[in-house]
Amino acid sequence: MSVSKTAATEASKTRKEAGEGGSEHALQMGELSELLGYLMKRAQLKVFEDFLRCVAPLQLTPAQFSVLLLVDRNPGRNQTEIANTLGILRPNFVSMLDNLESRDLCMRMRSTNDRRSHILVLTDKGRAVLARAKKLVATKHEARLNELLGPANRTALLAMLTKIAAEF
Amino acid sequence: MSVSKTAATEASKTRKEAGEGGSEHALQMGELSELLGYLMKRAQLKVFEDFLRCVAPLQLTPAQFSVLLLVDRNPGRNQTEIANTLGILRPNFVSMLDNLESRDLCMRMRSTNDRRSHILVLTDKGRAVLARAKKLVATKHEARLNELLGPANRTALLAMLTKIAAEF
DNA sequence: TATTGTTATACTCTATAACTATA
DNA sequence: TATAGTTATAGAGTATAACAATA
Repeated sequence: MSVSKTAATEASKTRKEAGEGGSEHALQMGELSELLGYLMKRAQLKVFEDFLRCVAPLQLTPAQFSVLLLVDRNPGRNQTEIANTLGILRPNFVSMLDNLESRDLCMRMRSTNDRRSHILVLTDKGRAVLARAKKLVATKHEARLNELLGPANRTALLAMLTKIAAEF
Repeated sequence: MSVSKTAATEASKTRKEAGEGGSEHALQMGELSELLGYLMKRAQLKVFEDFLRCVAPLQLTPAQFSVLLLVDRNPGRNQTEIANTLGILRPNFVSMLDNLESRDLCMRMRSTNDRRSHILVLTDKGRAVLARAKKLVATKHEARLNELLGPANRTALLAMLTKIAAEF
């Protein structure tokens, strides 16, 4: 297995290369800069990071925010319905709800029709927190994205992501 | 897993609601359908799923593919440099390399300059597998995305994701 | 003293099987 | 029997501290 050995015999120069970690200049990304999956993953991590920063005062993760939003918009639905819609597996949804319920943001109520089901509802505090979260997301998080991309591009991006999420 | 297709299922009274889980019609997504982070996460999962399917014959994950690509494109680099460029923490990179090395795709070589460093190189088999992977990605994975979005939209999407990943 | 690769560890996410109580 | 919520559990992915060898 002959290994093509190209130089790389440069020694370390300046310490601390702008935080990128190594010793030399930036590496070649090659086909990686055209790989949609790779770029989407990196971009998604950045977006979630910013979301967490913006909503930090309310201590809500993106997943928790999506649960509150969906429960609020869909009264009378049970755990399975909410979880499935968000792509969360039912077993994993239990501890999520335990958390939200322990913080008095959400409540499980036994359905009168089907006593196996738990109907989900937001508490008053849950609705208040959701309202504040929505405002933070709109004015800080989405606003920053809007500033970076511009409204037209942002709309186009949303449309493409929606298409991929739904049809790919 | 994610939610199954939302296809235009009209008559939704048959048991088993097309995998959507619940009993009634689809839930209201509300502001979620405008939340970029949520859509990006859902889209990213779909894209990675498809990547895994397309490259399944080679048993490569997106992360492993990115490592092979970067090592091939950047001869003479050490573990820290490759890991940092990909956003992988050095401790977590160790088992990844153990895996690739055990499959004879990649090799660690002690640097002669700095005997602390491991220079990374692909084996002949590693280069062959990478070449086959690139072909599968281009002809199956990216081709399918191209078909869904169209070349112009795909290019625009790449540009926006790159911008978010770099500047957001 | 600082850095590279490594170990150990922990915490989150995700995924599957199986239990309970209802239906 | 089938379903809703739950438990237990296992596996990835990700994060930090600390150690040995080397600089």
